[in-house]
Amino acid sequence: MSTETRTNPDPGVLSKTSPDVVLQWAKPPQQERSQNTHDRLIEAAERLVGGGRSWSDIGVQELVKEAGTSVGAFYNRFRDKDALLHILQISLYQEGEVTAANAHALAALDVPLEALVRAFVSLAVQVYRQQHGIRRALLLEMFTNRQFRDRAVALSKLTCEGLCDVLHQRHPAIDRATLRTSVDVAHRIIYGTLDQNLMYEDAPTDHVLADSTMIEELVVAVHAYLERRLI
Amino acid sequence: MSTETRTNPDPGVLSKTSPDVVLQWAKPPQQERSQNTHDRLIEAAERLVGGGRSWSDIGVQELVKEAGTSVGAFYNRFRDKDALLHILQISLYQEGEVTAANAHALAALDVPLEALVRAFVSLAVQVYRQQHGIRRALLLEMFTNRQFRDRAVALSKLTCEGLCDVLHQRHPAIDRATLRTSVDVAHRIIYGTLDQNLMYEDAPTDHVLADSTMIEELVVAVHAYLERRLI
DNA sequence: TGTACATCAGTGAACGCGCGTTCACTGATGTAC
DNA sequence: TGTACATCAGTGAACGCGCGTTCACTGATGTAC
Repeated sequence: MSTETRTNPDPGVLSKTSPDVVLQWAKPPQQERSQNTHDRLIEAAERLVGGGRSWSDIGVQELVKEAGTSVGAFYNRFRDKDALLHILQISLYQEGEVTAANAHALAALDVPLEALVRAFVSLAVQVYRQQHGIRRALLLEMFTNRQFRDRAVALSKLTCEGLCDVLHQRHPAIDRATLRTSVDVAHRIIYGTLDQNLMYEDAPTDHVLADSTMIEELVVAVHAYLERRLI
Repeated sequence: MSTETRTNPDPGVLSKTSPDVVLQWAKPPQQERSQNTHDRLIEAAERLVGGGRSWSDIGVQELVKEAGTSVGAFYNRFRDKDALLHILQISLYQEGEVTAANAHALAALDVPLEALVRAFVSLAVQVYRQQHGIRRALLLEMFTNRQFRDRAVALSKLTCEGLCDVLHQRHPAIDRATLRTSVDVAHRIIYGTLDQNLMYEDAPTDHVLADSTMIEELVVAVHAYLERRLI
């Protein structure tokens, strides 16, 4: 419980098991003092990783210096270096679940498809812009670490199935499996493009213009695709 | 000259400077013997990296064992460990240039847009399937190494400008800059989706079905997008 | 045709550097009586 | 209210492992006369 970091959304599919899971990686702080170092370490990691650097580029020495603690304090709180990144992903994806749930609710409203796509895309772009560094670091980690990948896959599945539900209500005639494929492809188009951005940009650049055109083009593409696929 | 590996396409935009560039990374073999070890090392690297492992996962010891040589022999040929991967990318992208040129020629023919898109997409999917391991390793490297990224960007640019040329001939009315944006987005959709595949699959799986539906959906998406954008 | 010398190439044990992790020690907080 | 003890927490120098790289030595190939 007290292991959660700041945001404390309702546990969802991913976080249902998270208390136990998080226990694997961090010892629950029992004093205010240790809660502080825990938080400072998390925040320091977010700050460092926010600069567009990979997790392996950031040494434990540097991390604890940024956090204003010591190496021993780190290992007193976290099982090992990677544990902190795991916790970062879990916390980030818990927010993602909430977002997915909200999107689900919004999608149920009777708005035109294009508006729906636009809302979805611009939210994704905004989130990626905001969490550029951490998402980049996590994406990199997914290449080599199956656990990071599995969590990403789980969240994608959740999101896609939610969208599939909504579209199924709108178009009951369409076979659910083919609908699912279409949603999957739409999802991949959006996040594949955004992930590419994470790779090619070193650091977060404030290309507001690039963002808005990115949104516009993605909306057109995804909308055009879905219209073709929904009869 | 003799530093090239097997395929020896005409030097293009990327490879124009490559003789000098390659010299930075590998000492040109002067005897048949050393040419052999050079080739064996390259092939061993391709084999190991083909198994879906990252470059940093593969040790020099393991590499030379696979190649049937010694550590010293490796460093006698290559400047350092990364040099071999650089050479691998350069060689791969030289093939890519040729492919781009061919595509350019094909696109100039008077075929319907959809057929053009289909040819382009299925070629890309096929290439990614074939070169799964190496492309995965290179993609991973692009996160941390600017040189790898820059080469990828250069090839993308080349491809996009080629496509832009063709589309400009077909639709002279459309502003060249907006055309370029559209081509860019189409390109990103295709390769972003394919790159995602590289990440989520550990090893090349023979999902022929998945490949064909992937092609089909991408064709529909990109075609629908481009049709909207080409008035 | 043979000999001497130079250069190219291969070998693998040993080196050394970076970096995550440990551990002995000190200090702070909580608890029992 | 104070003392004694236990547990929690912090510190940072030292450890050790992995892995890329070097280097002294041996062997092969080429060249000059």
